[in-house]
Amino acid sequence: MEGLPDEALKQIAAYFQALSEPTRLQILNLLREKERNVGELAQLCGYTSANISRHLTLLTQHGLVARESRGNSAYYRIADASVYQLCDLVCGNIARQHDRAAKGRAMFA
Amino acid sequence: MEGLPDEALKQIAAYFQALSEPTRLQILNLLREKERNVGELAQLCGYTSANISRHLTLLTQHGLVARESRGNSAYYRIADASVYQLCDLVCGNIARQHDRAAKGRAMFA
DNA sequence: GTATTATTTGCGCAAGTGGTTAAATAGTCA
DNA sequence: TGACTATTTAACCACTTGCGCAAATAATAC
Repeated sequence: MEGLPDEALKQIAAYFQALSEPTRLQILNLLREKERNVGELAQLCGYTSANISRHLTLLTQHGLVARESRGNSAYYRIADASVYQLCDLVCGNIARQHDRAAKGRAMFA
Repeated sequence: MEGLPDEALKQIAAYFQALSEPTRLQILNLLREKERNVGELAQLCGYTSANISRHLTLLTQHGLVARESRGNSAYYRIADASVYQLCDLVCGNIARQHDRAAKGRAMFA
């Protein structure tokens, strides 16, 4: 990530943005178990199919999930499992920050 | 990242959102080399100090950079070097996707 | 004290985002 | 063919976001 041109930064930012939405993370989380169609995901997330469909096309554009049409349903599955690695890293960072915050509060207890 | 509650997903999303902006990535990239104050960063990024200052407070809130006041300047440095690890992972994913896209185009050449 | 410089904050604006409903599209079945 | 179901797309709305300008705040120097 050293001397990256502007265009590269934009692409990286766009990738992170795809992951910066709780609903999309929930979708990825649900797809961890197995592939699912739009209706299932919509019901599990508690949103309309239209909304979930749009999230899915965005995730597809970034290569995070893959679409397969079967019957008159569209099944989506994880296309890039390294997403979970990313999330694990972030979880670790957040946990460390919580620890620091807890230590800070402890000084006044 | 398995059975994460909604609140956790929100926090992870917020963390990704902090990284989902080209200017903020550029700031992190510039801080890789050495700590810098707001004015320097503003000049290097080509934005106003006000704008950069706001980006920096956001990055600070997420524990990505740390602030130190010296003289009448505010110096910022990287607080969590694992950001670069995250970016490297993402770069890899984007590169793979470009490869796939290139392979796809090659089929029609 | 005043003057100067650096940073932060308040405000407004243009653009983007996530959500809905309704219409358009695609596939299955009789 | 037509009826039915699933998915995608269009149109719209409320809300957020990134930016600049200007005012407020903080620290230094005179």
